[in-house]
Amino acid sequence: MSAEAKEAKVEMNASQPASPPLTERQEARRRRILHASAQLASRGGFDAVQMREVAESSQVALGTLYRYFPSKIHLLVATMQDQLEHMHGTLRKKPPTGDTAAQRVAETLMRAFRALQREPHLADAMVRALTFADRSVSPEVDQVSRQTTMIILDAVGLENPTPEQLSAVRVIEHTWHSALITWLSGRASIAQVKIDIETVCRLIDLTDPRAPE
Amino acid sequence: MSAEAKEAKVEMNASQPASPPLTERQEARRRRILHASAQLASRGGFDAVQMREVAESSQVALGTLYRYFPSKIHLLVATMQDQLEHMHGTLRKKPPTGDTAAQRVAETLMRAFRALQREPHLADAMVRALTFADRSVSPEVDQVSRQTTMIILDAVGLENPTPEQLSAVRVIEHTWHSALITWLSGRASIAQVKIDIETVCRLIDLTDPRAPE
DNA sequence: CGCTAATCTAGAACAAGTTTCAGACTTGAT
DNA sequence: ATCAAGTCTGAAACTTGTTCTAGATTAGCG
Repeated sequence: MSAEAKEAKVEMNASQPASPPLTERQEARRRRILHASAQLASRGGFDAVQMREVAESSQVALGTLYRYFPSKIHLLVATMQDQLEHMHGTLRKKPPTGDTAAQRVAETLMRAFRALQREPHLADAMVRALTFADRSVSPEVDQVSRQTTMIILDAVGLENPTPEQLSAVRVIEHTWHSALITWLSGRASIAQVKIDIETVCRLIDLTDPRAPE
Repeated sequence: MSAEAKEAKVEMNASQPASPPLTERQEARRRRILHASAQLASRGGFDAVQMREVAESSQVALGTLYRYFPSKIHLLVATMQDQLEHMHGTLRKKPPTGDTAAQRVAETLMRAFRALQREPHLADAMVRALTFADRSVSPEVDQVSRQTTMIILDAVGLENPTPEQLSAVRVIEHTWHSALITWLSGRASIAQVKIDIETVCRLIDLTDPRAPE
């Protein structure tokens, strides 16, 4: 037998709760799977992400795919986590420049929206999975939600948001998700989404003592 | 170019677009199907609405079920239309009593929310179908959206809403749907939903000249 | 009434998500 | 190096949404 790698464990993922640490090969498998998922999703959206195809594309047995992601929804939500992380990094590099919190949040969300427009099929797959997820995916969906909240709070630019402000952020998130859905299903135009985002963002100013109406 | 267009028998049903009129038996079948759908949904939510079971419960062949409703999503969205109509009627009877538009809208939505809490599984099935619907269901989903808009506008109490007000209503609707989803998937409490609704409803007052803060 | 087209029925067949299983391979510890 | 436990593979099976088919029923019409 060749000196087949003794796989050292790689442990350092701050975001996921302590799941059994993965070996390098496992980390690589996981990554291949997520990559295949995103690729298939980019082609044809939710329906194009077929578990057998994902397994084949990522060179993994179907059973293994299901060991890593217990359902198609789990897989797509994980894909979204992955993409979101990437986007958060991108957004951080160029903070929004608006004068009011509302402007900055709207600017940030519109930037994210434009990114999604470049891969509408991928957006479709991820967002549909997110809103279709049932209780069994709650932890993962919650993680996505927290990540989104952080992106918005970054744009607001506050260290210690008040409960009122957090409510406003929650509502902005609701609007963001739902507006995306109406756009993805062809019931609202890009312009309409923009208006909705700008409208809801006014809420954040209502709670900002520094920039009263 | 004869001026006599062939508009002999325009079906004047305001809600449904001109579909071929149904015979009594067909109307009865359609009703049985919707009833079975709602009943199964009430038991076990989205997953419990299985097309074979719906067909059997409503004494109709599977193929016929699919002739009436071309997919499970269509069926559930139609079920929602049905329930919404009922709810709109109920709400009309006792108009909300709040002083501001925001209070009235929040009151109305909370009343609807309490109705949904009585049949959480049914709510699950309908809302999941609604947000999962793809383009092929757009007309039906749009109809649900219009109906919801009318309910909210009723609560606002305006004849001729401004575009700004319509935007606020759209955002309220977004929040309503998304908040329902987070509640249904166990990620938000009833109290949290209430707060979110009340928060977003403040938007409607921003646009109401009569009741400035 | 009798005809034709549309509709309905029972049931098989197909598609994709999910589960299961036996056997091969890895890993971690001794 | 060796063994037990855990993991991965390939393939088949199962579930439920959806489609298809052949024959029976019904509706509308002359």
